[in-house]
Amino acid sequence: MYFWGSVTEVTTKSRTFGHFCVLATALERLGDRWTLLVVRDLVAGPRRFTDLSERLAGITPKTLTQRLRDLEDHGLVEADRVRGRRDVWYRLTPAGQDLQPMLDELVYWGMRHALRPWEPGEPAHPEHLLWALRIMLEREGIEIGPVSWVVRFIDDGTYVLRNDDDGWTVAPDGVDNPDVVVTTTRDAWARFLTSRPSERAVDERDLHCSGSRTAVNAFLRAIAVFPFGRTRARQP
Amino acid sequence: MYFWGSVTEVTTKSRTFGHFCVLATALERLGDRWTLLVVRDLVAGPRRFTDLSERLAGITPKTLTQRLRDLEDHGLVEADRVRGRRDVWYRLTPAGQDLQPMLDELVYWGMRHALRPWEPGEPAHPEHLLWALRIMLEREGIEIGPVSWVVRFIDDGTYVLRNDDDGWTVAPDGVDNPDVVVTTTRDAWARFLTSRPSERAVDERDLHCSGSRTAVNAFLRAIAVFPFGRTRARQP
DNA sequence: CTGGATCCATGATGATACTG
DNA sequence: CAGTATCATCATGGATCCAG
Repeated sequence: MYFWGSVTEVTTKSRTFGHFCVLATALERLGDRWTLLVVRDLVAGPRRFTDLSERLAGITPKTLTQRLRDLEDHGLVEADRVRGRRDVWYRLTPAGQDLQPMLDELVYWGMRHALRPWEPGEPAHPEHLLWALRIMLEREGIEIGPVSWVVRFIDDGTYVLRNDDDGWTVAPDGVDNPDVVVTTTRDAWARFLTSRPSERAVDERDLHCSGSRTAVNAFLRAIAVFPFGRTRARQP
Repeated sequence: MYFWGSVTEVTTKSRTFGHFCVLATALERLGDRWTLLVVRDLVAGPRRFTDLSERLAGITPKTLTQRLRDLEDHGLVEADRVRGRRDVWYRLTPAGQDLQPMLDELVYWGMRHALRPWEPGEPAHPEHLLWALRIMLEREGIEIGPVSWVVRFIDDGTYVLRNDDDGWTVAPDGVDNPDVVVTTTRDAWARFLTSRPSERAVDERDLHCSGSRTAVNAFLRAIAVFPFGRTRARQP
């Protein structure tokens, strides 16, 4: 007798496609609702259960637990449980990190074919928007020499978007003498990025850019790669 | 019966994540069960409903209809309906075709982290296996000059795997003077590819390779990139 | 407070049969 | 060939509760 999964055997019983096809098998492990979004939020680094809960707005704790257990069972996620410490840190294994190229492709596809306008009140996490922005800068071949832009969120952390020999990268905080500093809120940043590039002002409600005029203009020209969000027409 | 919406309105109501994140939006359109497998089977070219039913073994007609309608609504699939002709041909739009790089990455990930042994009786469609093989040849940088290998399935069609200036490609049939011709069945081909490379014989049950000894050896060396399928251990 | 577990409701999917 | 119709089941969401 062989028990796979925890005591709650029912919850770990995932449905299979029954095809001998590696794509089908991959989707059996990744295709459940929320699963790839959990990976998305672990790509940037280890997170606690509540960190994930906040980024995965709308997920129920039950479902988050299930997804983390499934990912652990399949060797994509490891949990760091330290005796005597309350919090559990979840992190991707190397197999989990290997999903990043696929997720990058999916983000790139989405930016071209699944972008929609931001709706006020809709959770817009800086990490998610900066990921998309980085992909577009990378894929559209924007090369403007060594540059670093800091985006400081009043209601969240600080991130730096940098272009250097490694291409475009997003990291938390920590850079000296950035070329541009944007101070804003999550919502204002979302509104800013999803407005028409020609209408993006460097000083609007809850958003301010500082830096030399040249640097700020270079910033605005570059982020024009973030396309104006249109809704796809649906056929009735 | 029609009230203020068509009957299909219910089926197109997809659940959303409610995040302003392009990855979440992309998954709202692609993340339903079977959806990406439908795309998989349309990437190689237009297919009829029953063609898809056969490749998507286990899908119910109702679900296949739903998925095709959803994909049509989102502009990834177009249906070719000709008056007076019974059959409907489904094909990817450009937006649908743009999914191929992402699917290639997912196949590559799966070959490294989600491969499992073939189980006798499990449907193994040539197109799916040849896709995976092509990806591995490509990603592992196998370069052996202009070469073409034909794989002829007694219980299916004939495919040619070719390496030339465009890299590795898979196409149906149609090549003169192939370097190797493999004649086999779906099941034998699956068994062959998932056995240890060192144990692959050029003349086993339901599988025969013809061609010069040199060419056949080059073939065998190259397809060693298809790794022996192991099962991932699961933590009890 | 974090990190879950439990109960119930419901919508999505599956099985099977049937039809224009 | 290309789907519908009907019924059953399972995964997920919402709300609530609980232990360290």
